[in-house]
Amino acid sequence: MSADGDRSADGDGLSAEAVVRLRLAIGRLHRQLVRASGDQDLTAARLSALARVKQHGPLRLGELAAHEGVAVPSMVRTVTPLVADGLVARTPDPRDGRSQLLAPTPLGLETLTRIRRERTALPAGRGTRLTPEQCRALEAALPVLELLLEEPG
Amino acid sequence: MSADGDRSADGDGLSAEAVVRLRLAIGRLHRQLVRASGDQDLTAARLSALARVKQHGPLRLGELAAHEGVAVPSMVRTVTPLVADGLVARTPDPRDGRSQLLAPTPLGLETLTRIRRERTALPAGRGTRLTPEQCRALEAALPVLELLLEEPG
DNA sequence: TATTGTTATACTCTATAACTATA
DNA sequence: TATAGTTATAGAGTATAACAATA
Repeated sequence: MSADGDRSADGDGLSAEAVVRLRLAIGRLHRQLVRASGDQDLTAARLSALARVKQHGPLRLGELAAHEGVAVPSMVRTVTPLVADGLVARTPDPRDGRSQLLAPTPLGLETLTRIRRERTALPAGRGTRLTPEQCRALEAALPVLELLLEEPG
Repeated sequence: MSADGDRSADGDGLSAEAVVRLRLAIGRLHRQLVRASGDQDLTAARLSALARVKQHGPLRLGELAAHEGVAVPSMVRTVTPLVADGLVARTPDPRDGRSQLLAPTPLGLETLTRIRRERTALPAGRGTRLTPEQCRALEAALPVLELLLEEPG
């Protein structure tokens, strides 16, 4: 009944309270992030796909969709403008005529570098300066958040 | 040029590397979260609004929109089904005929309680069990994430 | 005239279902 | 027949612009 009393109610080790707060925070941060970026061409979904393409080298559309956790038709929609904008190259898969391999173009790599240089501000556009301790807390949590992202398979 | 060498490049105290990773992680976690919930009626945006209405007592539509950081017409779309489903009550504002006050109904409060009881799993549906240390890292970062959410004003 | 909320319209992101081309 | 990808269509969520009602 107390907010902290259900620590091991489920198997996850986090209190139900913390899970709910984390869920709400992620949704709201995402909203801020999408709105603040304001980038018409390189939207959040496209940037995520582009970063994934860079990370995992040449890969097929279905593989990319699996990595990103979206349906294949959704990824078609995401990738098409990236190709049109010259950030991702589609080359025929020599081993399977049905597939094409996706890889970042030089412009795509440049773009990622530029974004990494420009978007050094925190997702929220607040003027808040975090204390060193708060920065450490975020940095410590980052690998855990990324762990939650790994594909279930 | 090392990944950790630009710690104080901007004013935020987080490395550019960490900011980029945090941005990507939030976007991807949000996607997982929305997809995993699968709740047709109480979507993520509606749940967020409902929780906010509970938290801030009776409030007007424009206030709620400001809290959630969305445009007023967007909030109209979000609130309408909540009212239709009986989770939020709209009562005329006695002091301003243009406004109505939003408050959670008993059913809305029950629903929040039920969700808090049910959704104790982490956003990602993975079977992963976090170590106690990882749980502590998440819990320590949670207030920092929430700090980033506070309205800029 | 300014403000609150609504409706009209459009765009992104996502999904499922139906289709084409290749294996 | 099965698989990789595409296109068609639909729905959630968001925005801006135009409108109505009230202050």
